[in-house]
Amino acid sequence: MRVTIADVARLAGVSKATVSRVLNGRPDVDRATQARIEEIMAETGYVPSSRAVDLARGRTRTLGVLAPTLHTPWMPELLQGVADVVEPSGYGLLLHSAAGGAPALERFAANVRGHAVDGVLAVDPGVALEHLRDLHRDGLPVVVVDTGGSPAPLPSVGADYTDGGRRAAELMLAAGRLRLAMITGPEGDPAGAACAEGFADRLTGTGAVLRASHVTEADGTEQGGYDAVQRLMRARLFFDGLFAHGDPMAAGALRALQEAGRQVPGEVAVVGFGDVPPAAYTLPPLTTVRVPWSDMGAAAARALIGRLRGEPVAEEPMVFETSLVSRGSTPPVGRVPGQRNRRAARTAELPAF
Amino acid sequence: MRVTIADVARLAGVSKATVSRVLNGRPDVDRATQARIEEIMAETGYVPSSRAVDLARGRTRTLGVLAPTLHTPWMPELLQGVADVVEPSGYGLLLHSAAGGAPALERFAANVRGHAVDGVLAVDPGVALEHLRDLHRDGLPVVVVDTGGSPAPLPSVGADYTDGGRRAAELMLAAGRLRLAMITGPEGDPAGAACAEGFADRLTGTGAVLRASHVTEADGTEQGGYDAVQRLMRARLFFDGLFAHGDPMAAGALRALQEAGRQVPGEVAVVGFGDVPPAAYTLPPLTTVRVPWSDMGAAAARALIGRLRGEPVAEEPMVFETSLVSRGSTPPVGRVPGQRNRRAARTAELPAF
DNA sequence: CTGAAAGCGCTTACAG
DNA sequence: CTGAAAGCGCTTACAG
Repeated sequence: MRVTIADVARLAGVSKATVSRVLNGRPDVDRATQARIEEIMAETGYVPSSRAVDLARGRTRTLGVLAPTLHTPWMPELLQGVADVVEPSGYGLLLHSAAGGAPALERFAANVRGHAVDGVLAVDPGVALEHLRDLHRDGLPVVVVDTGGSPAPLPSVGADYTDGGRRAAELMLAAGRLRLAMITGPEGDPAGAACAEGFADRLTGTGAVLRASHVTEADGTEQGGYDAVQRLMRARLFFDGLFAHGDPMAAGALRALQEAGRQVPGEVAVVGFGDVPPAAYTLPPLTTVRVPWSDMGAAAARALIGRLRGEPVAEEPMVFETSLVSRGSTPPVGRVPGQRNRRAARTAELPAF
Repeated sequence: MRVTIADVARLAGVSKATVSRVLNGRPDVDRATQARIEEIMAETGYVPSSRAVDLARGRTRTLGVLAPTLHTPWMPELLQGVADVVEPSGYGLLLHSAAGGAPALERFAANVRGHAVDGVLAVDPGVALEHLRDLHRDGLPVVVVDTGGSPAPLPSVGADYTDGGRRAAELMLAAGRLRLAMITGPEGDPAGAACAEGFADRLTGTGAVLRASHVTEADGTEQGGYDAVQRLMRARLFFDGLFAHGDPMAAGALRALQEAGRQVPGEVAVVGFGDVPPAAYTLPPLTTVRVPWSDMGAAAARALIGRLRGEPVAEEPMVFETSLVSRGSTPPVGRVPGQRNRRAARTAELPAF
């Protein structure tokens, strides 16, 4: 708190108001005066106190981000998308992890009510949703990013999970897989349900079948996916295509299949969901339904900032399209609608060795 | 900015000073007065303005976190560690990603100089290091988390990368591997160098050898690791143990080995570094040198907050120990110093199927 | 184009 | 135990 606007004003022989004017780039200042003031600011290394500016202006230029936990596989990508638009816009990013449970939410609420942030971007708010709706009703700009497919009663961005399931089904069909299995979950995840619905829907009327017996739920983890496949195999169920709602579960499924000596994708084609870190590291690399996490984060941030600037925000949720990323866990097939091909070319030209 | 301290004071028939006293839990307030004020605060839903408090107190209770990018594999874990100590301490977390290059750093600097934060926690500051040192010299509390092994001229926390390499070597020895190879990099990464040094050091005087020809550098990515192994194999070099400085590279190595039909861990034992997301998802799951990212983040945060409370901060870097996490990419061997066994038991009792 | 003054909403000695 | 006043460092009408 060294040099203040008062110091600069005194040194320049003007009033604080005039310094404030050049600080804020107002045009109604004499060229010479402005130059002199700027020079003094440079000489003294003056930097306005954001605390004081915030108080005087009644806003903070800071956005609160509420995230359930920071190590969900897709969180880094989403957060980077948010940061990429928030920071260049001159806003700060105040990060709150709700991982601490009720006390953490309490602190978040206190921060918000204390006007530490101008708006809130909430990722999968869960139990905090009700609270956010109240805040929104009371005038706080709020945008939620919904990775769970549960439509929020607030401006929100999400993805078309049903269509994601549909794309997975189309790939199975294109690969000629007729006896399908699916790992859903975690329990109560609406995105999982939407996804499963899309998958099943697209299958009806085709030659392929997805029996209820072949649908099993897991907890979203690698181990969960592993155990799920073990259950299917213990029950002596046959399947030549497996769709897992979540790449970690798909990774676990690959492990179980490999241990059982079942060839992927030869005997079983495996498709995951999310295109998050595990996907590119499995063996074979995982074909998956890509959700544009970073785009979603960026869109939410843009909507929030727009709202702060007084622009209207769409009331209906912004829904992003998913796409298919083809890697090694499904056989190479002709182009499937919405499919992206990654690394396919490069893999094809590998030396036999 | 609805109800202010003045409103509460008026309603309670006291001065703002008295309200401020109960707000800050000072003992020198009449019980009855305090009760009345608290009641009114509750009724009116009064919440102090953090902007005003910050200005009046001359601090923000906010910590700036400067991170190079948010999607480095270990960043989420580190950040969660930071958040887990910062938030319960009542501090906010202002996140800055330096991914935007110079302009991003410029905004960071402006925020800091504008006193938007009370202290800074910088992760691998790189080019910003010099600037941070200046700030630190000028009195700003700074702690750096160094994942690269480059000792910062500032209070810092890091890990013992040399010892990490040593642990990897010990595991190779315990597994009886005598012809070793290593993938280093990315270029110019001091941690990589430290790691390689520890690995080579531990090998000298044993029967095992790591020839210069068997050391190859890659860029840290999965594809980089894949390409590196291809290079080794094209050169017709034999090795029965491979250490990669970085789990993503190790994952790529596994892919290349598998394509070439080389059994892991039977013919080649593979050890990675970091224990970051790819590690648990590869096939076989990756044995790796664990770096305690979350502990490191937490320690840095604690040191910074301690510093803000006036506690002295150690000038020497806080160095964390690494440990070995045994998974499937190395053969089961007797206990190696510093080794943790994960999932080993569970894997062993899998049904043959 | 510029200044004096009030205001943003708290905290903190200083008196009593 | 409590209040009046000054202060934190800006911004913003209001005059001129």
